[in-house]
Amino acid sequence: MGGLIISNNTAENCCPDCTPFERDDPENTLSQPLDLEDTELNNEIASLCKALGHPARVQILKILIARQSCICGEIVDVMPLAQSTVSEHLRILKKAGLVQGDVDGTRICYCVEPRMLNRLKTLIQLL
Amino acid sequence: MGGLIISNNTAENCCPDCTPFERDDPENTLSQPLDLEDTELNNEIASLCKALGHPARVQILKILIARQSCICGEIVDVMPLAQSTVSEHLRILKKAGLVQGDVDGTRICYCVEPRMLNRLKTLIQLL
DNA sequence: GTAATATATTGCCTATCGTCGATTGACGAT
DNA sequence: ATCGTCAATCGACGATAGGCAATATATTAC
Repeated sequence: MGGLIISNNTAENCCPDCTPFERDDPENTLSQPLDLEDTELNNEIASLCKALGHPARVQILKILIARQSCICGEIVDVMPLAQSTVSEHLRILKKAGLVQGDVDGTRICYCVEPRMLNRLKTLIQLL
Repeated sequence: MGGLIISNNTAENCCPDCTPFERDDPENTLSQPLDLEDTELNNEIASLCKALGHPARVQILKILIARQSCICGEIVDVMPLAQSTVSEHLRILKKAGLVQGDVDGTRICYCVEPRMLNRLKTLIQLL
């Protein structure tokens, strides 16, 4: 671990920009009604992040990114999880729009959905 | 948006780079043992994403980013959630390292932890 | 001291997640 | 038609998440 200082500061010096807050200050941006558009964005971010909120799904996504595309069975082979579990993770990634699956005879070819991945990158970057 | 074709394709044309896969090909990168370092990275990504996997927490984080710092009560006031629920979401954000809370008398001043936020941005960007 | 205020914690409930084995359904090969 | 193979779905389970009201804790004010 590096020299990361965790906390133990009092509020006065935790963040220099910390401006004292007046609860009924009309200028207080917090008391403005919530922006609906913003709420939708938050839902979108949360939905994408939730899909990546499990190490197995991060790994699956990375595999698909590295290989451009991948037959489901290949993923199952390399993951320490049952086939049904991998299938469920793939379903979740697909539901989030991060992954696409195309039938190829008896197999299913999974690919990353680059637009959604870029969308995620953009949304996180804008935080 | 550009002319990206979404799906409904068969595997042959879903992704041009899709190379046929030989299960016992020794060159197959998938059959390499998993990189431990990679596993840790995946866990880190998943942990951070999981923390942002709920709209309320995304919103709280945005509030903290916008205000630089924020007394807990201000967040409670603006969120349509009970105080105890907000407190729990703050605990989760703190556990993920995205947020820091400093005591200020009877109040708690919450701030974003910019380093962890940047870490998240970097990790997502590198996907 | 007591009262008031701001947060955290607890207890409880319901809903969702993660995992698996077993089953089903679809397809190709024989 | 039947047999493998591949992947999705089902059913079950324990574990975790999300919500709230009520309570506990800590600090300030009096």
